Amino acid sequence: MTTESSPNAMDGAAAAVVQVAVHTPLHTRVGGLLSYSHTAPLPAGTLVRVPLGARQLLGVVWDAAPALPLPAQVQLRAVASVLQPLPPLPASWQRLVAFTARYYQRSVGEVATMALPPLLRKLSTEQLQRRLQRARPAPKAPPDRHAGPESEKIVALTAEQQTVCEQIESQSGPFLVYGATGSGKTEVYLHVVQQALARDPQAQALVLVPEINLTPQLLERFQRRFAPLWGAQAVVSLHSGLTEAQRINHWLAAHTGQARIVLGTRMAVLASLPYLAVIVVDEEHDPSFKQEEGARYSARDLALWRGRDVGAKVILGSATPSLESWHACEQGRYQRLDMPSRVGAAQLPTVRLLHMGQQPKHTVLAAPLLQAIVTRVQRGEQVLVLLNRRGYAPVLFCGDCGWKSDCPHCSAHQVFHQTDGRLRCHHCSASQRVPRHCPGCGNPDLLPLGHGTQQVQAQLEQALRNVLRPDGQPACIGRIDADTTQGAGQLQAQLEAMHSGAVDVLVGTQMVAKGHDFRRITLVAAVQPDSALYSSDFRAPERLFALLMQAGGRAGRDAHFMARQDSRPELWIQTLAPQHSLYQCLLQHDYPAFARQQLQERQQAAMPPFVFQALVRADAKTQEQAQRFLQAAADLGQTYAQAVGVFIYPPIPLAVQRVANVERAQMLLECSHRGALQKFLQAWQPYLHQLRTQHRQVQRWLVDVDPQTL
DNA sequence: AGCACGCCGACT
DNA sequence: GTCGGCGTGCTC
Repeated sequence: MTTESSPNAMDGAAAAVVQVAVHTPLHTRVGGLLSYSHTAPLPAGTLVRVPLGARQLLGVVWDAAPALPLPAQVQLRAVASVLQPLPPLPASWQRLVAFTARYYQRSVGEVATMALPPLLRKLSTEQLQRRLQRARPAPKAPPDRHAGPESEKIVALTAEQQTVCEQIESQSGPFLVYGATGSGKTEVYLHVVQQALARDPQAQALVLVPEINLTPQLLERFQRRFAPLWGAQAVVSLHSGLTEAQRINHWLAAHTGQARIVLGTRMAVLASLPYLAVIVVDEEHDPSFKQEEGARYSARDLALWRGRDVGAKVILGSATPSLESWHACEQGRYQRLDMPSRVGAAQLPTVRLLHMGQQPKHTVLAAPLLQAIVTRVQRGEQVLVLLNRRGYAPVLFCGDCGWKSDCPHCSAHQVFHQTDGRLRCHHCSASQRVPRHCPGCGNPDLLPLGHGTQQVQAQLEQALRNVLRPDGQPACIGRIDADTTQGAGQLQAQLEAMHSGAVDVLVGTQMVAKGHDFRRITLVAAVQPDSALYSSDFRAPERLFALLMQAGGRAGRDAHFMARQDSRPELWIQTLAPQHSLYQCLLQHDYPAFARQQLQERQQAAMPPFVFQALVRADAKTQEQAQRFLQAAADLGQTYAQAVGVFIYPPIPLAVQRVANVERAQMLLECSHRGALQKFLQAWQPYLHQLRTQHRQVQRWLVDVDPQTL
């Protein structure tokens, strides 16, 4: 290291004590800010490297305030080096990190480090210097508004878009732009961002999207629109798909103000954006905005907090908003802006409910659906078939002795994968060859029960084997699921095959329902969506409705194609419960009716968004050990919980109780006040840590604030 | 979280 | 006899 500081605090004058946040867990004795000596005071937000035990860690100077008195037995050590060339992280970023840490029960250092590009931990001061140099403003290229075919055509706003933009301009928000797929929400985002950035030459915008690899078009669109105005550096992306080098470069561009627009996934909400003026959260209902590991934050919720904190406009957008956001609009906390029309001639799909009760037993794809698929393929149109189960069959079964392909390590079946002739557990990595005979009784005839994407693909291949496309080629059935997209770029390649028209029918899990515009799709079919109606997770219907709306939106995106084909987009749903209110609302494309009915149910049952929840989970060798820990935790907190109005439910096993030989239990906490729940969790946390020392059998435990799935 | 120290099993 | 398994404990 190249710095000026002395190797230890004893020689030389340690002129100042600085408080540093490093990546240590909250529950340890070093969970808080750590004190170090340095030759001079360092401003808050300065990045430093500090020794901790035997290693050296990246840290952020957290507070210039005088240090707290150290416990007598610890020896103050010196800051090892200062990442000098880097401007300190802004105070607003520190507030965001501090809030996130507090709200989600993690250490400040953990959240801070998580928000920084990983490469920052490894780079030397010189390497950093070089990268910063490169990130400096390229000599200002004269803005070229007519940069040829590359530049995004600036289309005039529709009257509806105009109105929405004016509202956003003149009001303070936060806003919920409620508009169907194809209603032109993106144009509103572009317009609002452009206005804000044109008004203030420093201003920055943050655009959050669920998964960037599913929406490369959006990034391209922002780049085409803004690169001619503010240079190619103006738009950067931040997501886990970037290389470490790209990630630090993009992060530095945002931190130094070079980047005017950051487009990214949930991690981007924690980026350093010193001049943040607008935040857009597209598809705000999407579950992937919730981090499900480590600090379990909701990027959407943090975006709202951050926007309020720095006075940036926050715009949420969705065709099927989360019930939390919908409710917030009804309470007047957010402002709802409706965009009911579809732009151009694009039309909403006709929804058809196919009653499977009237089909022969064990039908996978009903005859009318197959016929519809054949017709579409013969007309040169594409079909999307959705099924939320990969593999060939969810379980293999012996009719003689009742043996089932149970996973030896999990409370789940091993799924039959025909393509490689293996049984595979989707919860742990366990996999084995399909047995030739029943392991229970030797019966050679094992039956696949239920059906997955492989089976649907096989059935379609069989059913369409003599079907020709208009160009005389045989129909091609593709499949996209987690099994076919293992390698890097495989998803991209397969989507390309779909775009190019090589694939006529695409079978896939919900990963294909999002984002992509396949121009020739005129029919989308959901094979077996009913299970969400009876799930123990009260949010399952909400997610299903959003998924089906989004999937249906894949059909008929291209008005010219539709007009030429004289075809109508359709969404088919195979169901045993066609009368279910969810489907009835879907039939009318009536999200407001669905939301009204769901919110009514939630209110009656006192569920979110009318109450706030937190979940405590524990893992142990046995279910009893895990539950005993949770029960003891409940007992410890009971008095205070009652005092502040927090209700603690009894511990229960998770839906998938055992994974990789670990038993999992959870306990739900509920409170009608967010603040009271927070207060309780904060007071309770230290006791949980202490309790863990008496429950050594508990392998790990965690708190999930505002859990998304139960 | 890392990483060291420390005390028991199968290998050059 | 060592290499290495991961239990326990400490780090400003």
